[in-house]
Amino acid sequence: MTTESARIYIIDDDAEMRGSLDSLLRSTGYDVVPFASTREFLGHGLADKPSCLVLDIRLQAESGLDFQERLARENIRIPVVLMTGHGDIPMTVRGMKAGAVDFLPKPFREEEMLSAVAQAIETDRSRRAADGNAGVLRQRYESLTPREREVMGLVVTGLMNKQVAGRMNLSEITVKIHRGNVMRKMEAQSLADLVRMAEVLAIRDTSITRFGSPD
Amino acid sequence: MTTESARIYIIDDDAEMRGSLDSLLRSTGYDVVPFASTREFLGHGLADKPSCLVLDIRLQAESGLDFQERLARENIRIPVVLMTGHGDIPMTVRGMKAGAVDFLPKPFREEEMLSAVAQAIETDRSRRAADGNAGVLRQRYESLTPREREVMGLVVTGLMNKQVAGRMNLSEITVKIHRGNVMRKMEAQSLADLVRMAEVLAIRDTSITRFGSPD
DNA sequence: ACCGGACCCAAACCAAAGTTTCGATAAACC
DNA sequence: GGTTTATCGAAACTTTGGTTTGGGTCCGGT
Repeated sequence: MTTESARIYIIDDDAEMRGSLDSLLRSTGYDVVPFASTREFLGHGLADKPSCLVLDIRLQAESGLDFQERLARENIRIPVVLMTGHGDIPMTVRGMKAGAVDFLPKPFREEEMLSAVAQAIETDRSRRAADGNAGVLRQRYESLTPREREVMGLVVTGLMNKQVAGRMNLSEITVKIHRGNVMRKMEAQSLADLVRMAEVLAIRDTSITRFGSPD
Repeated sequence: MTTESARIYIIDDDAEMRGSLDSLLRSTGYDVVPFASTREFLGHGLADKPSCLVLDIRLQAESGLDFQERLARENIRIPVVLMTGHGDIPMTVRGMKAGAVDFLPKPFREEEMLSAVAQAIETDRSRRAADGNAGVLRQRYESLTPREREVMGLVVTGLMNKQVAGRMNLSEITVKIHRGNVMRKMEAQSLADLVRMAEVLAIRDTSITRFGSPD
């Protein structure tokens, strides 16, 4: 149930290794896509389902560790299972610090790989769930006009309409209108809802959270 | 500034190693307390300031890795820097997965240890800051009466006073009084404040978040 | 028996939030 | 030129939120 329709990408320049990993994971029910290089992998594009990357460290063109860090820099957040035939402790530490789910020295037992991959998939599954929620919220937030966003930032900070009005040099009635639009567009059922949405979106007025009450 | 008054605990059964680590860290400005065994360490008690633990893996009585996991189980959250003379990759993975800040194979360069320790102290410093805030909130929350807590749970969920009243079989005016007490006791300046406090305290009415509107 | 605290409620307010209806200007777009 | 959209505001409400004042019961501790 956890395994069905989950995708595993493999990057290893050893064709034999690719083949055996492919058959192992495929027989377990995963959707497997093997590559011989990081370039091929990047050219392929990622599927929109729970995935993970089984990455060999020693590659011809680019070190697997370097590639892992590059993925992080480029905000490609796929769980990585590292493997290597000639690893040492500093490499392991580096890989784990960079967020690898596991680090398997070759040769490894099949169960070790399956366990690591299962955990990686589970990690990606929950990340996707969380990101999905945030994505909907971001989309709604983007539908707000600049003024509405400004009002939202001040409202979720706890300011009253009149304080927002004073800070933005508006009449209170205008603030109420913007505020109403925010509630409607964000589909918030209550102020408590809106505050929690703002927490997820990391929205807050910087001039207020840093100080107490500047004005 | 980061180093002053930070405490480093060392557990290593090799007296020579303890001595050299002690002098290295002490000369850097840390407050160092060395131990030869995990028992000694546990008997000593932890200081209430930014701290970390430099832990050798190969000990007579108890493995450092086991001890690290025991600390986690017993909820003793101190950042751990692991070191070992005879480490392998599986041990490294296990230590890093258990949350070690770093894993240093002996012999290591002084700068490596200092860098790992500095990062561990910084980790503990921010954890203490976050925990401190949560602690204050928990204390305030405990000062609430059962009814007040109940009202708070429903209010931060987004319910209006009259809805809270209906759900608790109270008059709206009573809800308002409880709600006012909650705001005062929790020292919340606004509803938005209270919602954020509830998020930190992980408070919410279970009968509401699970279903829509049971009644 | 007395006191304090938790709990409950009503009347009478006042302040804040929210809505609708009526405008109005200015910029962007076709 | 006409349309849309964002922006701003007034008047006239209704609904919530919040406080104060003044009651009341019940229970546990002294």
